[in-house]
Amino acid sequence: MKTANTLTIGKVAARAGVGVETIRFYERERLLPEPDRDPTSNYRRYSASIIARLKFIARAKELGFTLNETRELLELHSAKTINCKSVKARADEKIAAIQRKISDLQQMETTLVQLVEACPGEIDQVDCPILRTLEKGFMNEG
Amino acid sequence: MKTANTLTIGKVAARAGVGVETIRFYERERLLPEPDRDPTSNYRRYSASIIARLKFIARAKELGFTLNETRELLELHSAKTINCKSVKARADEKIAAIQRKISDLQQMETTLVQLVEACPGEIDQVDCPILRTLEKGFMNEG
DNA sequence: CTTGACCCTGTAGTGTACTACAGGGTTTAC
DNA sequence: GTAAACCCTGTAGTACACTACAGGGTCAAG
Repeated sequence: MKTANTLTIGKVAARAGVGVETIRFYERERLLPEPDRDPTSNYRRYSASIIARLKFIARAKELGFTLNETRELLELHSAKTINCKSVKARADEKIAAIQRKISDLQQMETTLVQLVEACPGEIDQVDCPILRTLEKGFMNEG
Repeated sequence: MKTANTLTIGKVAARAGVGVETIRFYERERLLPEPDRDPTSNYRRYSASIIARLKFIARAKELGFTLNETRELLELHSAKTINCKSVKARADEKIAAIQRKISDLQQMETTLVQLVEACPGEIDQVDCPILRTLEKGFMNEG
């Protein structure tokens, strides 16, 4: 039964680039709200806005956020019960976490770039500077 | 039996801030080389350099590298068989991957910062700009 | 010389994030 | 009107990265 302006779970999955099972899994894990259902078939009915939410989840995942963390990010969206102040506080925490990740990655990148720049990249160079550096305490030793 | 300048697995674990089981797991997974053994007790004997390696693994993990990827990073170190050119190529790949991660995180950070800046942060502000923005297609719709 | 802390191997269990059925009902295309 | 393609619930299996035993041996202190 076709209903105006709604998508079945299969269409949503195709458009968001995820599996149907993944959507149901996210619903169980409360990353997605329980959708309306078609009264006769009991099929889930979605509006297009769910696509953006799914894409956001995928992106957060790529960036190393866990599903629990991603749920928190999404709660900034769906939790009408919390007030603006706590929304802001949560967002600030997430920003700080993102900045820490960026800074750690930049440190790692710098070290690797320095190594690559020092490396002639010639075949059969036994005494590769990259390897030599790595030999005595990889990176900045924590 | 105490041997000069070597550490037992327990000492290594304590100093690196990981579990003993984790070290044995990393060894099985070839992230750590098989250490020397005490000939009578068969206990593993480590030199201090293993600590830096373990800390590097921990850092790579935090930054979202899988163990497989981390092993590749470490192979830049231990694989004497590969030549300088391929070492450089691997390092370049990892740098590109790190840069992609950084750029994605920066995009996400920018979006969150904009939202937080628009938010008055007042309790009982029902019409929170963060929530409003999130309501119509979270983030850049990627 | 024994007791407790440590080490060994090997296997099994945990948490995360899916992914794949089984066994059914519904919709759509022909 | 029937067969393929889709949907439903519920449960089980997978991959990753540990973590926790079981059942034993080793070492250091009193």
